[in-house]
Amino acid sequence: MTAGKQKSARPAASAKRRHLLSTAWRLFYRDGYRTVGIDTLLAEADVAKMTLYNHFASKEDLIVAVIQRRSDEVLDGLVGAVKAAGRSPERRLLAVFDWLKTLFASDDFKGCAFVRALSEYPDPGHPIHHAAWTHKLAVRKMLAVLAAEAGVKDPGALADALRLLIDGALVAAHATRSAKPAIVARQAAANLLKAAR
Amino acid sequence: MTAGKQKSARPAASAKRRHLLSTAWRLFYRDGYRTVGIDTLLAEADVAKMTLYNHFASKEDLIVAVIQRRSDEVLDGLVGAVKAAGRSPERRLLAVFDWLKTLFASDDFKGCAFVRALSEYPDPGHPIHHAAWTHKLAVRKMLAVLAAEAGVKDPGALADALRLLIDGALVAAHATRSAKPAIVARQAAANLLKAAR
DNA sequence: CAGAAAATAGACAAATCTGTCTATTTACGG
DNA sequence: CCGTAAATAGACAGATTTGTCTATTTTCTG
Repeated sequence: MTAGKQKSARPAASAKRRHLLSTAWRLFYRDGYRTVGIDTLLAEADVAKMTLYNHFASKEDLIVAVIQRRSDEVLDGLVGAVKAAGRSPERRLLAVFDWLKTLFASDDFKGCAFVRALSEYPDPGHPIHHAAWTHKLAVRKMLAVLAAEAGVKDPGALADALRLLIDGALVAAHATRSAKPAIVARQAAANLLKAAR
Repeated sequence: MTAGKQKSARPAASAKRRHLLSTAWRLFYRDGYRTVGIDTLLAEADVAKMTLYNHFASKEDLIVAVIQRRSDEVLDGLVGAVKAAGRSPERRLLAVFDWLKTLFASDDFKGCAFVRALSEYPDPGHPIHHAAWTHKLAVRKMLAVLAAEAGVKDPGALADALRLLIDGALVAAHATRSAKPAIVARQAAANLLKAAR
Protein backbone atom coordinates (compact mmCIF):
# COMPACT_ATOMS: atom_id res chain seq x y z
CA MET A 1 0.00 0.00 0.00
CA THR A 2 2.29 2.75 1.23
CA ALA A 3 4.37 3.12 -1.88
CA GLY A 4 7.75 4.83 -1.53
CA LYS A 5 11.45 4.28 -1.27
CA GLN A 6 12.67 2.71 1.94
CA LYS A 7 16.17 2.59 0.54
CA SER A 8 18.19 2.66 3.75
CA ALA A 9 15.17 2.04 5.96
CA ARG A 10 16.62 2.24 9.40
CA PRO A 11 14.38 0.39 11.84
CA ALA A 12 14.41 3.33 14.22
CA ALA A 13 12.99 5.60 11.55
CA SER A 14 10.01 3.37 10.96
CA ALA A 15 9.51 3.04 14.69
CA LYS A 16 9.27 6.80 15.11
CA ARG A 17 6.85 6.98 12.24
CA ARG A 18 4.66 4.29 13.68
CA HIS A 19 4.76 5.95 17.07
CA LEU A 20 3.67 9.24 15.55
CA LEU A 21 0.86 7.54 13.67
CA SER A 22 -0.52 5.80 16.70
CA THR A 23 -0.36 8.89 18.88
CA ALA A 24 -1.94 10.95 16.11
CA TRP A 25 -4.73 8.40 15.74
CA ARG A 26 -5.47 8.45 19.44
CA LEU A 27 -5.65 12.24 19.71
CA PHE A 28 -7.41 12.88 16.41
CA TYR A 29 -10.03 10.28 17.16
CA ARG A 30 -10.60 11.54 20.67
CA ASP A 31 -10.80 15.27 19.95
CA GLY A 32 -11.06 15.81 16.19
CA TYR A 33 -8.70 16.32 13.28
CA ARG A 34 -8.85 20.09 13.22
CA THR A 35 -8.92 20.55 16.97
CA VAL A 36 -5.71 18.71 17.74
CA GLY A 37 -2.70 20.86 16.93
CA ILE A 38 0.70 19.73 15.86
CA ASP A 39 2.29 21.02 19.06
CA THR A 40 -0.15 19.06 21.22
CA LEU A 41 0.54 15.92 19.24
CA LEU A 42 4.30 16.36 19.49
CA ALA A 43 4.14 16.93 23.24
CA GLU A 44 2.01 13.84 23.72
CA ALA A 45 4.24 11.70 21.53
CA ASP A 46 7.41 13.24 22.96
CA VAL A 47 8.86 13.74 19.51
CA ALA A 48 10.58 16.75 17.97
CA LYS A 49 8.79 18.82 15.39
CA MET A 50 11.33 18.29 12.67
CA THR A 51 11.02 14.54 13.10
CA LEU A 52 7.36 14.76 12.25
CA TYR A 53 7.94 16.98 9.23
CA ASN A 54 10.67 14.62 8.13
CA HIS A 55 8.22 11.74 7.94
CA PHE A 56 5.15 13.62 6.75
CA ALA A 57 4.93 16.53 4.35
CA SER A 58 2.19 18.29 6.30
CA LYS A 59 -0.54 17.80 8.86
CA GLU A 60 -2.88 16.95 6.01
CA ASP A 61 -0.47 14.27 4.87
CA LEU A 62 -0.32 12.87 8.40
CA ILE A 63 -4.11 12.72 8.65
CA VAL A 64 -4.36 10.88 5.36
CA ALA A 65 -1.82 8.35 6.63
CA VAL A 66 -3.74 7.94 9.88
CA ILE A 67 -6.94 7.29 7.96
CA GLN A 68 -5.34 4.74 5.66
CA ARG A 69 -3.85 2.91 8.61
CA ARG A 70 -7.18 2.89 10.41
CA SER A 71 -8.85 1.63 7.26
CA ASP A 72 -6.52 -1.35 7.18
CA GLU A 73 -7.31 -2.09 10.82
CA VAL A 74 -11.05 -1.97 10.25
CA LEU A 75 -10.95 -4.10 7.15
CA ASP A 76 -8.77 -6.66 8.91
CA GLY A 77 -11.22 -6.72 11.80
CA LEU A 78 -14.12 -7.28 9.46
CA VAL A 79 -12.37 -10.04 7.56
CA GLY A 80 -11.60 -11.77 10.83
CA ALA A 81 -15.17 -11.49 12.04
CA VAL A 82 -16.51 -12.91 8.80
CA LYS A 83 -14.07 -15.80 8.87
CA ALA A 84 -14.97 -16.61 12.44
CA ALA A 85 -18.64 -16.71 11.47
CA GLY A 86 -18.28 -20.02 9.66
CA ARG A 87 -19.76 -21.04 6.36
CA SER A 88 -23.36 -19.99 6.38
CA PRO A 89 -23.57 -17.06 3.94
CA GLU A 90 -26.27 -15.39 5.99
CA ARG A 91 -24.25 -15.67 9.18
CA ARG A 92 -21.17 -14.37 7.43
CA LEU A 93 -22.99 -11.31 6.21
CA LEU A 94 -24.60 -10.59 9.55
CA ALA A 95 -21.24 -11.03 11.28
CA VAL A 96 -20.43 -7.53 10.06
CA PHE A 97 -23.15 -6.17 12.31
CA ASP A 98 -22.02 -8.22 15.27
CA TRP A 99 -18.56 -6.77 14.80
CA LEU A 100 -20.15 -3.33 14.79
CA LYS A 101 -21.86 -4.08 18.06
CA THR A 102 -18.60 -4.84 19.83
CA LEU A 103 -17.11 -1.70 18.32
CA PHE A 104 -19.97 0.39 19.68
CA ALA A 105 -19.63 -1.19 23.10
CA SER A 106 -16.05 -0.02 23.45
CA ASP A 107 -15.54 2.63 26.08
CA ASP A 108 -13.69 5.02 23.83
CA PHE A 109 -15.98 4.70 20.85
CA LYS A 110 -16.51 8.16 19.45
CA GLY A 111 -18.20 7.54 16.15
CA CYS A 112 -16.80 6.63 12.77
CA ALA A 113 -13.39 8.15 12.10
CA PHE A 114 -14.20 8.21 8.38
CA VAL A 115 -17.61 9.85 8.67
CA ARG A 116 -15.99 12.39 10.94
CA ALA A 117 -13.25 13.03 8.40
CA LEU A 118 -15.83 13.46 5.63
CA SER A 119 -17.57 16.00 7.85
CA GLU A 120 -14.53 17.91 9.02
CA TYR A 121 -13.33 18.24 5.43
CA PRO A 122 -16.65 18.63 3.63
CA ASP A 123 -15.17 19.47 0.26
CA PRO A 124 -15.26 16.23 -1.76
CA GLY A 125 -12.11 17.31 -3.59
CA HIS A 126 -10.08 17.46 -0.40
CA PRO A 127 -7.48 14.67 -0.05
CA ILE A 128 -8.69 13.80 3.46
CA HIS A 129 -12.28 13.60 2.33
CA HIS A 130 -11.21 11.40 -0.53
CA ALA A 131 -9.15 9.09 1.69
CA ALA A 132 -12.09 8.59 4.03
CA TRP A 133 -14.46 7.80 1.20
CA THR A 134 -12.01 5.34 -0.28
CA HIS A 135 -12.41 3.34 2.89
CA LYS A 136 -16.18 3.33 2.55
CA LEU A 137 -15.83 2.03 -0.98
CA ALA A 138 -13.66 -0.82 0.27
CA VAL A 139 -16.33 -1.74 2.80
CA ARG A 140 -18.95 -1.68 0.09
CA LYS A 141 -16.87 -4.04 -2.00
CA MET A 142 -16.59 -6.48 0.88
CA LEU A 143 -20.35 -6.33 1.43
CA ALA A 144 -20.96 -6.97 -2.25
CA VAL A 145 -18.80 -10.10 -2.10
CA LEU A 146 -20.70 -11.36 0.92
CA ALA A 147 -24.00 -10.58 -0.78
CA ALA A 148 -22.90 -12.49 -3.87
CA GLU A 149 -21.93 -15.46 -1.71
CA ALA A 150 -25.43 -15.35 -0.28
CA GLY A 151 -26.81 -15.67 -3.79
CA VAL A 152 -28.86 -12.50 -3.93
CA LYS A 153 -30.08 -11.22 -7.25
CA ASP A 154 -28.27 -7.89 -7.24
CA PRO A 155 -25.32 -8.01 -4.81
CA GLY A 156 -24.28 -4.44 -5.54
CA ALA A 157 -27.73 -3.10 -4.71
CA LEU A 158 -27.86 -4.99 -1.43
CA ALA A 159 -24.35 -3.82 -0.57
CA ASP A 160 -25.43 -0.24 -1.14
CA ALA A 161 -28.41 -0.62 1.17
CA LEU A 162 -26.38 -2.36 3.87
CA ARG A 163 -23.81 0.40 3.80
CA LEU A 164 -26.55 2.91 4.51
CA LEU A 165 -27.55 0.90 7.56
CA ILE A 166 -23.95 0.71 8.74
CA ASP A 167 -23.21 4.41 8.38
CA GLY A 168 -26.51 5.31 9.98
CA ALA A 169 -25.76 3.00 12.88
CA LEU A 170 -22.31 4.53 13.32
CA VAL A 171 -23.80 7.99 13.60
CA ALA A 172 -26.55 6.93 16.00
CA ALA A 173 -24.22 4.91 18.20
CA HIS A 174 -21.91 7.88 18.48
CA ALA A 175 -24.55 10.33 19.64
CA THR A 176 -26.37 7.92 21.94
CA ARG A 177 -23.30 6.11 23.27
CA SER A 178 -25.21 2.90 22.87
CA ALA A 179 -24.69 -0.36 21.01
CA LYS A 180 -28.36 -0.67 20.23
CA PRO A 181 -28.10 0.76 16.69
CA ALA A 182 -26.04 -2.30 15.78
CA ILE A 183 -28.93 -4.54 16.77
CA VAL A 184 -31.42 -2.43 14.86
CA ALA A 185 -29.17 -2.47 11.81
CA ARG A 186 -28.64 -6.22 12.05
CA GLN A 187 -32.35 -6.91 12.12
CA ALA A 188 -32.96 -4.59 9.20
CA ALA A 189 -30.10 -6.21 7.29
CA ALA A 190 -31.61 -9.64 7.84
CA ASN A 191 -34.93 -8.41 6.46
CA LEU A 192 -33.29 -6.85 3.43
CA LEU A 193 -31.31 -9.99 2.78
CA LYS A 194 -34.45 -12.12 2.85
CA ALA A 195 -36.22 -9.70 0.51
CA ALA A 196 -33.28 -9.69 -1.89
CA ARG A 197 -33.25 -13.38 -2.68
CA MET B 1 -38.81 27.51 20.81
CA THR B 2 -36.25 30.28 21.25
CA ALA B 3 -37.09 31.18 24.82
CA GLY B 4 -35.96 34.58 26.07
CA LYS B 5 -37.07 38.09 26.75
CA GLN B 6 -37.91 40.19 23.74
CA LYS B 7 -39.08 42.97 26.02
CA SER B 8 -38.50 45.98 23.80
CA ALA B 9 -37.87 43.90 20.68
CA ARG B 10 -37.08 46.47 18.07
CA PRO B 11 -37.77 45.12 14.59
CA ALA B 12 -34.38 46.25 13.40
CA ALA B 13 -32.69 44.20 16.08
CA SER B 14 -34.40 41.04 14.97
CA ALA B 15 -33.58 41.82 11.38
CA LYS B 16 -29.86 41.99 12.15
CA ARG B 17 -30.10 38.79 14.07
CA ARG B 18 -31.81 37.02 11.22
CA HIS B 19 -29.29 38.37 8.77
CA LEU B 20 -26.44 37.08 10.93
CA LEU B 21 -28.11 33.68 11.21
CA SER B 22 -28.61 33.28 7.50
CA THR B 23 -25.09 34.37 6.63
CA ALA B 24 -23.69 32.12 9.33
CA TRP B 25 -25.70 29.19 8.00
CA ARG B 26 -24.44 29.73 4.49
CA LEU B 27 -20.76 29.93 5.47
CA PHE B 28 -20.82 27.22 8.12
CA TYR B 29 -22.58 24.81 5.79
CA ARG B 30 -20.28 25.56 2.91
CA ASP B 31 -16.95 25.38 4.76
CA GLY B 32 -17.49 23.92 8.22
CA TYR B 33 -18.29 25.22 11.68
CA ARG B 34 -14.73 25.32 12.96
CA THR B 35 -13.19 26.52 9.72
CA VAL B 36 -15.24 29.68 9.37
CA GLY B 37 -14.00 32.38 11.71
CA ILE B 38 -15.99 35.16 13.29
CA ASP B 39 -14.11 37.79 11.30
CA THR B 40 -14.87 36.08 8.02
CA LEU B 41 -18.51 35.84 8.92
CA LEU B 42 -18.69 39.50 9.95
CA ALA B 43 -17.02 40.63 6.75
CA GLU B 44 -19.42 38.58 4.65
CA ALA B 45 -22.47 39.79 6.57
CA ASP B 46 -21.15 43.36 6.71
CA VAL B 47 -21.95 43.61 10.38
CA ALA B 48 -19.89 44.93 13.29
CA LYS B 49 -18.39 42.55 15.78
CA MET B 50 -20.15 43.99 18.78
CA THR B 51 -23.48 43.56 17.06
CA LEU B 52 -22.88 39.87 16.82
CA TYR B 53 -21.78 39.55 20.42
CA ASN B 54 -24.80 41.58 21.41
CA HIS B 55 -27.12 39.00 19.89
CA PHE B 56 -25.15 35.85 20.70
CA ALA B 57 -23.09 35.05 23.76
CA SER B 58 -20.38 33.26 21.80
CA LYS B 59 -19.61 31.50 18.54
CA GLU B 60 -20.84 28.30 20.11
CA ASP B 61 -24.12 29.98 20.94
CA LEU B 62 -24.43 31.20 17.37
CA ILE B 63 -23.83 27.72 15.98
CA VAL B 64 -26.49 26.25 18.24
CA ALA B 65 -28.94 28.88 17.01
CA VAL B 66 -28.04 28.15 13.39
CA ILE B 67 -28.65 24.44 13.96
CA GLN B 68 -32.00 25.00 15.62
CA ARG B 69 -33.10 27.26 12.81
CA ARG B 70 -32.04 24.72 10.21
CA SER B 71 -33.84 22.00 12.12
CA ASP B 72 -37.08 23.96 11.88
CA GLU B 73 -36.56 24.39 8.14
CA VAL B 74 -35.95 20.69 7.60
CA LEU B 75 -38.92 19.59 9.70
CA ASP B 76 -41.16 22.05 7.89
CA GLY B 77 -39.93 20.71 4.57
CA LEU B 78 -40.65 17.15 5.62
CA VAL B 79 -44.11 17.97 6.93
CA GLY B 80 -44.89 19.67 3.64
CA ALA B 81 -43.66 16.74 1.61
CA VAL B 82 -45.71 14.29 3.64
CA LYS B 83 -48.83 16.40 3.33
CA ALA B 84 -48.38 16.67 -0.40
CA ALA B 85 -48.13 12.90 -0.65
CA GLY B 86 -51.82 12.40 -0.02
CA ARG B 87 -53.50 9.82 2.16
CA SER B 88 -51.86 6.51 1.44
CA PRO B 89 -49.79 5.72 4.55
CA GLU B 90 -47.13 4.01 2.48
CA ARG B 91 -46.83 6.94 0.11
CA ARG B 92 -46.65 9.35 3.03
CA LEU B 93 -43.83 7.45 4.61
CA LEU B 94 -41.90 7.10 1.38
CA ALA B 95 -42.38 10.80 0.66
CA VAL B 96 -39.59 11.40 3.16
CA PHE B 97 -37.17 9.69 0.81
CA ASP B 98 -38.45 11.60 -2.20
CA TRP B 99 -37.83 14.81 -0.29
CA LEU B 100 -34.30 13.55 0.41
CA LYS B 101 -33.74 12.98 -3.28
CA THR B 102 -34.52 16.57 -4.16
CA LEU B 103 -32.27 17.71 -1.32
CA PHE B 104 -29.41 15.62 -2.68
CA ALA B 105 -29.95 16.96 -6.18
CA SER B 106 -29.35 20.53 -5.04
CA ASP B 107 -26.18 22.08 -6.38
CA ASP B 108 -24.92 23.23 -3.02
CA PHE B 109 -25.70 20.06 -1.11
CA LYS B 110 -22.77 19.34 1.14
CA GLY B 111 -24.02 16.61 3.41
CA CYS B 112 -26.11 16.74 6.52
CA ALA B 113 -25.49 19.83 8.65
CA PHE B 114 -26.37 17.83 11.75
CA VAL B 115 -24.15 14.85 11.05
CA ARG B 116 -21.39 17.29 10.34
CA ALA B 117 -22.01 19.07 13.63
CA LEU B 118 -21.96 15.75 15.49
CA SER B 119 -18.62 15.03 13.84
CA GLU B 120 -17.02 18.42 14.32
CA TYR B 121 -17.97 18.38 18.00
CA PRO B 122 -17.54 14.68 18.77
CA ASP B 123 -17.99 15.01 22.51
CA PRO B 124 -21.62 14.02 23.20
CA GLY B 125 -21.68 16.44 26.14
CA HIS B 126 -20.98 19.43 23.92
CA PRO B 127 -23.95 21.80 23.43
CA ILE B 128 -23.53 21.77 19.65
CA HIS B 129 -23.42 17.98 19.54
CA HIS B 130 -26.52 17.89 21.68
CA ALA B 131 -28.39 20.41 19.53
CA ALA B 132 -27.67 18.38 16.41
CA TRP B 133 -28.82 15.15 17.98
CA THR B 134 -32.01 16.79 19.20
CA HIS B 135 -32.90 17.33 15.56
CA LYS B 136 -32.33 13.67 14.77
CA LEU B 137 -34.66 12.71 17.61
CA ALA B 138 -37.34 14.98 16.17
CA VAL B 139 -37.00 13.26 12.81
CA ARG B 140 -37.27 9.90 14.50
CA LYS B 141 -40.49 10.97 16.18
CA MET B 142 -41.97 12.03 12.87
CA LEU B 143 -41.01 8.69 11.32
CA ALA B 144 -42.60 6.84 14.23
CA VAL B 145 -45.86 8.71 13.68
CA LEU B 146 -45.83 7.84 10.00
CA ALA B 147 -45.02 4.23 10.82
CA ALA B 148 -47.91 4.08 13.27
CA GLU B 149 -50.23 5.50 10.61
CA ALA B 150 -49.10 2.71 8.35
CA GLY B 151 -50.18 0.23 10.99
CA VAL B 152 -46.89 -1.54 11.57
CA LYS B 153 -46.46 -3.71 14.62
CA ASP B 154 -43.62 -1.75 16.24
CA PRO B 155 -43.54 1.82 14.89
CA GLY B 156 -40.57 2.80 17.05
CA ALA B 157 -38.48 -0.06 15.74
CA LEU B 158 -39.26 0.77 12.13
CA ALA B 159 -38.54 4.45 12.79
CA ASP B 160 -35.13 3.50 14.18
CA ALA B 161 -34.31 1.45 11.11
CA LEU B 162 -35.50 4.13 8.70
CA ARG B 163 -33.38 6.71 10.44
CA LEU B 164 -30.32 4.57 9.84
CA LEU B 165 -31.15 4.50 6.14
CA ILE B 166 -31.62 8.25 6.06
CA ASP B 167 -28.37 9.09 7.84
CA GLY B 168 -26.48 6.59 5.74
CA ALA B 169 -27.92 8.11 2.59
CA LEU B 170 -26.97 11.60 3.72
CA VAL B 171 -23.35 10.53 4.19
CA ALA B 172 -23.18 8.67 0.89
CA ALA B 173 -24.84 11.46 -1.09
CA HIS B 174 -22.38 13.94 0.33
CA ALA B 175 -19.27 12.01 -0.66
CA THR B 176 -20.54 10.91 -4.05
CA ARG B 177 -22.38 14.09 -4.93
CA SER B 178 -25.18 11.94 -6.21
CA ALA B 179 -28.87 11.59 -5.50
CA LYS B 180 -28.76 7.84 -5.97
CA PRO B 181 -28.50 7.01 -2.26
CA ALA B 182 -32.00 8.43 -1.85
CA ILE B 183 -33.31 5.89 -4.34
CA VAL B 184 -31.45 3.05 -2.65
CA ALA B 185 -32.79 4.14 0.73
CA ARG B 186 -36.33 4.46 -0.58
CA GLN B 187 -36.31 0.96 -1.97
CA ALA B 188 -34.87 -0.44 1.25
CA ALA B 189 -37.45 1.50 3.25
CA ALA B 190 -40.25 0.01 1.18
CA ASN B 191 -38.91 -3.46 1.85
CA LEU B 192 -38.62 -2.84 5.58
CA LEU B 193 -42.13 -1.42 5.69
CA LYS B 194 -43.52 -4.49 4.00
CA ALA B 195 -41.65 -6.77 6.38
CA ALA B 196 -42.87 -4.80 9.39
CA ARG B 197 -46.56 -5.31 8.87
C1' DC C 1 -37.24 67.26 17.99
C1' DA C 2 -35.25 65.04 21.94
C1' DG C 3 -33.74 60.96 24.21
C1' DA C 4 -32.61 56.23 24.22
C1' DA C 5 -31.22 52.14 22.11
C1' DA C 6 -28.59 49.88 18.46
C1' DA C 7 -25.00 49.55 15.42
C1' DT C 8 -20.45 50.89 13.96
C1' DA C 9 -15.19 50.96 13.30
C1' DG C 10 -11.19 49.69 15.05
C1' DA C 11 -7.79 48.88 18.33
C1' DC C 12 -6.38 45.41 21.40
C1' DA C 13 -5.27 41.16 24.18
C1' DA C 14 -3.60 36.72 24.61
C1' DA C 15 -3.47 32.62 22.79
C1' DT C 16 -2.91 29.45 19.04
C1' DC C 17 -1.94 27.68 14.45
C1' DT C 18 1.34 25.34 10.80
C1' DG C 19 5.62 25.20 9.02
C1' DT C 20 10.80 26.54 8.63
C1' DC C 21 15.39 26.97 10.09
C1' DT C 22 19.66 26.21 12.76
C1' DA C 23 22.79 24.20 15.72
C1' DT C 24 23.54 20.35 18.54
C1' DT C 25 23.32 15.68 20.13
C1' DT C 26 22.23 10.94 19.73
C1' DA C 27 22.59 6.46 17.59
C1' DC C 28 23.72 3.12 14.42
C1' DG C 29 26.32 0.42 10.67
C1' DG C 30 30.48 -0.94 8.31
C1' DC D 1 35.77 3.67 15.98
C1' DC D 2 34.52 6.70 12.53
C1' DG D 3 31.23 8.73 9.43
C1' DT D 4 26.63 9.34 8.30
C1' DA D 5 21.95 9.77 9.13
C1' DA D 6 18.29 10.70 12.47
C1' DA D 7 16.48 13.04 16.13
C1' DT D 8 16.48 16.91 19.19
C1' DA D 9 15.44 21.67 21.37
C1' DG D 10 14.07 25.90 20.52
C1' DA D 11 13.65 30.09 18.31
C1' DC D 12 11.03 32.22 14.83
C1' DA D 13 7.71 33.84 11.27
C1' DG D 14 3.32 35.21 9.96
C1' DA D 15 -1.10 34.51 10.10
C1' DT D 16 -5.29 33.62 12.61
C1' DT D 17 -8.36 32.71 16.55
C1' DT D 18 -12.30 34.44 19.91
C1' DG D 19 -13.71 37.88 22.66
C1' DT D 20 -13.47 42.75 25.01
C1' DC D 21 -13.48 47.59 25.19
C1' DT D 22 -14.18 52.42 23.75
C1' DA D 23 -15.78 56.21 21.34
C1' DT D 24 -18.68 57.58 17.73
C1' DT D 25 -22.59 57.52 14.67
C1' DT D 26 -26.82 55.91 13.09
C1' DT D 27 -31.62 54.87 13.76
C1' DC D 28 -35.86 54.47 15.71
C1' DT D 29 -39.62 55.95 19.11
C1' DG D 30 -42.38 58.76 21.88
